[in-house]
Amino acid sequence: MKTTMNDVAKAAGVSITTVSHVINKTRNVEETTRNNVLRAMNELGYSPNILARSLRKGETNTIGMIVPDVSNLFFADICRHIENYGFEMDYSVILCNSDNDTVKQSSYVDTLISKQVDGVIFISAGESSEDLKRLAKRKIPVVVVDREIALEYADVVMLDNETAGYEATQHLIKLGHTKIACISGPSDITPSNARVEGYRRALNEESIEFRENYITAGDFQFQGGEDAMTKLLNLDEIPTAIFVLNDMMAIGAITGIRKAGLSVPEDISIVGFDNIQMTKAVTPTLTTIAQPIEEFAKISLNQLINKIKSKNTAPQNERIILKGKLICRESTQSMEKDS
Amino acid sequence: MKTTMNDVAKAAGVSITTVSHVINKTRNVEETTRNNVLRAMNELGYSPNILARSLRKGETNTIGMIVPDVSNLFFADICRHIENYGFEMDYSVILCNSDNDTVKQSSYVDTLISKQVDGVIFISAGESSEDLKRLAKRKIPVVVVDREIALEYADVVMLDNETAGYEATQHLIKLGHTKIACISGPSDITPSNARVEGYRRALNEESIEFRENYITAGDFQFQGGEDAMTKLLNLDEIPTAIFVLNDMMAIGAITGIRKAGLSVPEDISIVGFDNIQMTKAVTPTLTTIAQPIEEFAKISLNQLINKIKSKNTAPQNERIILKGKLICRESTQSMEKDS
DNA sequence: AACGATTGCGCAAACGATTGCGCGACATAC
DNA sequence: GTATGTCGCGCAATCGTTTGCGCAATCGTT
Repeated sequence: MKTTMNDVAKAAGVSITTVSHVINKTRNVEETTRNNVLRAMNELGYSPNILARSLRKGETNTIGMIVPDVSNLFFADICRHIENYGFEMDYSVILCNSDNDTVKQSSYVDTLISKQVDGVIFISAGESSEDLKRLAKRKIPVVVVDREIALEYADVVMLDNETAGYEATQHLIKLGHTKIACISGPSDITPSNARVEGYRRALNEESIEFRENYITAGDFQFQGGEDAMTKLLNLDEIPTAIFVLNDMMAIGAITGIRKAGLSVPEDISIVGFDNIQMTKAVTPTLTTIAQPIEEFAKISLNQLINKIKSKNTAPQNERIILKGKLICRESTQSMEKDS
Repeated sequence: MKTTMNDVAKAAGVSITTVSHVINKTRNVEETTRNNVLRAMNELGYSPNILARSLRKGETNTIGMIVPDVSNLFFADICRHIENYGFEMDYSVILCNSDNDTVKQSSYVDTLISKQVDGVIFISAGESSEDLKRLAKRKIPVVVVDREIALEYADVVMLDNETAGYEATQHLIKLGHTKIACISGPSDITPSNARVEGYRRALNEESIEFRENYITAGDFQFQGGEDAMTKLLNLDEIPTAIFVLNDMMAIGAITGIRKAGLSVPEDISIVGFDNIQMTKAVTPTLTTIAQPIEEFAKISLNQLINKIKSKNTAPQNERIILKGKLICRESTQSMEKDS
């Protein structure tokens, strides 16, 4: 059932060399010969064994994509665009969900190395650069997305989270809020910290007092947002506005607020982060910071492919910073309306 | 930088045969020899070239997963579980988004064939069995998920959509509704039609008249749900309950209802389908039919791996049917409460 | 008519693993 | 002391491609 170049060569009465050259257009072949070969290929239903080719050429046209969790919409979106753009550029992608488990992630890195991927798009779980080191040793190009990391081992593409956090908070301040809380994320993840820093800078600039108990950590999931909100609602002075570090938690927070008998944005304004599709679907629609996901994907993959193509030349690693964009919807409103 | 078995063999003072056998534990090797080999492997940072192995063994421990769109939560969830379970079983998965484009899908099938995947999990875009035929010719096992298809070429794992549609509708009927509409999906997709049939059977059994204009098609997206809803609201007799064929559209429908100044469930009850996470997050929380996604993934992959392992024995293809489960939440309520 | 260039193609060595076969060394049995 | 069995290991073919090298035929030039 498996037809090889040999079969084709025999059927066409030429050498496998010629068949190969016909397939790859890698040297001139007389028209009639070429037609013979093409016909033979069709008749036999030949399709090349890419394994063999890859083995010989030392490149697989395959990249690995390590993400914490595809069922998180933000990552799913990135995957989708990486996959799509990869398809255009003729790269397949091996999907690796780390499930935020560094052991699983490590094991995946081994697999990817063994499978000889040409490069890796890496949204790391955890902080260690151990995996990056292993990849670097094999000279496998890596682009790290959405995570801060020493440029020693890889390019980095990420959002200017600090500014984004600053702008989100500024927006609330401009609406007249002063009691502004923040639901943050796991502190071992870079974007989380930077956003919080932006939040603090905004408060600082407007001389609004930063209160330790106005900042409470979530887990980037719906339920975590609701739980964090509950804590905030138990404070003596309930905040009138909240900057939530991702949309999923923001929606959880809204649910929490409702359960407490309050409403958004009348009692509390909410700003989220990510601009996942759902933000347009919930009630009220969510004001949020949009991440340019398609650009993320495109730039990351471009960067990766460039590095792959320029094999030997050891290129300087780059850090590419993208800007977020505030999108105003119904979940935030001015304090004055209220009074 | 690349170390091969040859390097290891030299360093350990044995033949590559022995190295191979040490790695694969495929025949006895004296303890001291083995230790030498293992040490050499460590020192050199050897990791096997799976390409070469695959070429020789004729199996890649890689499967392809073709889905319409990972950024659709239902598919993302399936991917996640397939990936996860695949990891446990030592299979990598190549992610293929067809984007509902049969041309892209076809091209992906070629790639998968060329990459010599051991099997394919296939959630097809479109109806044609052309791609399945091509895979079958290469004797590549395929499991089709969530799509009806002749058993000729592949196993099928799917939900009993008819019964699920029936039960969703029944639920509405039991709540006292009689003006029950349905927002359906693209009619070329199997699950869509079966759900509608269930809907009709339920109406039929209770002798509720089926009205042609109570059924309107969406596209399984948020916006499509809202648009379909608008149409329904323009009818002379506005329905009091709606069975929507997926959650995303259901949420869109709710938005549409709200924009028209009505509310859910007071004016109109809504039942969705899929039980995506979001259903718990929206207001009101959504009554829906849950698909057993994890089971889907597990059973499909199991089925696929079984076929892969039992290579030559031509096994009968199977059709495996799973049951959906009605989950009652806030978006449906009894007619009586209203009166 | 002679000679270099060009064109069209094939030979055979890689790529890095797996694996059937066979060989020597040693143990056991008679 | 020979026959038989077992154990540990190496040789070399093989998987299906790509590609450097070289050969013969044809062409163009003088």
